Amino acid sequence: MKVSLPDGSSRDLPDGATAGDLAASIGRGLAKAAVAAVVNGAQADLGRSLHEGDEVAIVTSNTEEGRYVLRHSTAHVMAQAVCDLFPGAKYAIGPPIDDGFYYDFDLPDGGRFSDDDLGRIEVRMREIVGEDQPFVREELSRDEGLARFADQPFKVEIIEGVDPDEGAVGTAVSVYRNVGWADLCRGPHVPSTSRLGSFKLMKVAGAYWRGDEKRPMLQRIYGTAWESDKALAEHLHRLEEAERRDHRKLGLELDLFHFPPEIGGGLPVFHPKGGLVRKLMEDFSRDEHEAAGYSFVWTPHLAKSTLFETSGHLQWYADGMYPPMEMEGATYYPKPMNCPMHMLIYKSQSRSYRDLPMRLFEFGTVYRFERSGVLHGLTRVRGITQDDSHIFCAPDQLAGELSSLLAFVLKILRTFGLTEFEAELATRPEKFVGEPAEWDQATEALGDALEGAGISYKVAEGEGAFYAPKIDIHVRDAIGRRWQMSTLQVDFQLAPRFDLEFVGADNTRHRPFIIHRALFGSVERFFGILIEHYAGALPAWLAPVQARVLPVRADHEEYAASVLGQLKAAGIRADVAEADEPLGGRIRKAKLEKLPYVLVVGDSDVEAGTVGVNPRGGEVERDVPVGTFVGRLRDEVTSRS
RNA sequence: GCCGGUGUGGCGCAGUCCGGUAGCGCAGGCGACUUGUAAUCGUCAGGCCGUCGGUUCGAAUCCGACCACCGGCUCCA
Repeated sequence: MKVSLPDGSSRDLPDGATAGDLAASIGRGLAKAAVAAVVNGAQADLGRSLHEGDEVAIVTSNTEEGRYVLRHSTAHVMAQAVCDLFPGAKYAIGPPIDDGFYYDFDLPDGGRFSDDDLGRIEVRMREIVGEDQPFVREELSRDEGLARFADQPFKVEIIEGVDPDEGAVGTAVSVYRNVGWADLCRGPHVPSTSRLGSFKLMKVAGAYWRGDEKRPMLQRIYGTAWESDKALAEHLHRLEEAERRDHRKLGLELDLFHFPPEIGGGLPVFHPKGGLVRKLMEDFSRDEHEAAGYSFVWTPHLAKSTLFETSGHLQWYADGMYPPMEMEGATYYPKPMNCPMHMLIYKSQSRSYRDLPMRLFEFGTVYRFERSGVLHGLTRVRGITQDDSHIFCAPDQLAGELSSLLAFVLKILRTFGLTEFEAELATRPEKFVGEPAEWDQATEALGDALEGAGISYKVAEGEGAFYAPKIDIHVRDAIGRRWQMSTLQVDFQLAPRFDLEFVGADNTRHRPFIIHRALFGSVERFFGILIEHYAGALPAWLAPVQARVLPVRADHEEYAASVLGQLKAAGIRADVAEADEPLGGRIRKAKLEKLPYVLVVGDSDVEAGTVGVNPRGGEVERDVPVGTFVGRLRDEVTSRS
């Protein structure tokens, strides 16, 4: 028989050959790396028999698809090991995920896994791997499946729910069997447990069955699995790197901010250095907004309940709001968003088409009641300063506003060293407000803006908020992590709710379109992400201290002071570390503080009016004239490089 | 909010299982050293052991509640 390959070529195979045979016929390397196949567009085991005319692609272990197969199979082995070690354990689901896998269990008598158990389970897993147990696929009828898993309530529920992702399709279910253990599973799996091995169990956590907090809490074990020990080691190294960059740790070490328990969870205070960085970020943002035609506004932190009734927040967002305060017969709430207040500014006068587009901007601090378990450093807080803007425009201005807005957003993010973007265009969900024609216009305008900006994006059908389509911009940081950052939303709801209008050139009243947009998202969160992106080593324009002058001996201190004076006169943030401890120690401290420049001054410098420049991450350069250094650093700061 | 873990000077940790009035390193003060590119030496001071309550002759240690943090789940108009 003949089968065709992804490169368009075809290959002759004996009748009855499997996908694994095909891989072997192509080459030993491929056979070794193969973990599964895609036959006519559907994933299949390597043991699957092929037929005349099949289109076959071999899935190798060093691809995302291949790793998912490995991880899925490793999850099975883990569940098998748990069932061996914890008789009576009920197993729920165990899918592959980014970087690894997990499996959820219900242990007898409400048992819990301890960290020591992870080691025992891992040992048993390695035994199973060593036993080279084949993964055998079986197809059962629904009734056979129910009988087979009669003592596994979660599996019974999956079969009854006919969830194709979990191996139950229509009236048939598929099962993968190892020696003495079987799981309901769609597959595919590796041919045998011996193909696994580069894995590690990471942590145990609670997880609700079906992700539903009203259902039982199961015990989840997370693991990671890779195609080779090398890839596993690299992954573990990436985790260490992420830990090294953790903004919560760096925030303390660099004296930027902290979370006083006396204030409460999710409510940070910024220290002088952190406050300075924050000011630099905000000043930059303000300057850019001013240049881009925004008007600055300021709104209070509290408002009467009636405002949030008008805006709809009490109807839709009450769970995220802080509880009300009763004052002089009225009920006040801390604001969870700035938009209602901005609507009132628009509404304070009658507006003409000549006023549009009207772009209101503020750093507005809002308060959101985040459940205690979700707080996470600066990236998830309860007091959020949004760089918030609402743009009011005529319908025919929407497309132009969106595309210039998108360019503006990208320009600002790039300045912070974020250069990899991925956007999502979220379109109309099933439940929505407004007219389909408006949705189509706005969605098209958003799509055009994305096309114009030339960034890659995907369409998330039906993922929009009920009131508007939106663009979410994700960035990749220096170690490749993806963060959701800016959001651009077109809102159809607020203008009618607040009865906003403008008088058009035709002298009749029209509804404006409103674009909501946050660029940093939240200043606090952006700050945290930046710290991690730069691993605390902020570029010179953002560094709280840009340069430190170190006199070699005490008798150089007078000269050091004059250098400091010159730096300060040039607007450079600098200080001096006097010679009361050895130079090496002072350099070490400056390096730990991640200062961009250390300037050492000794005899030759006093004589020649120079400094020794020790840049962060670079080579020492001696005998640099002070003026030359100042010029270079000023250029670096001005260009924000 | 739920599951599991943690909470000891500014920071990082030991002591907790087997109750008997707290220890180390860094940082800080003081003194000496006067140093050319990642840790100079000595000395001093600093903690009612997250909070509140309970058991006990006696609690950092055992029990309970609460608070905060960490890892997840959930949520993310």
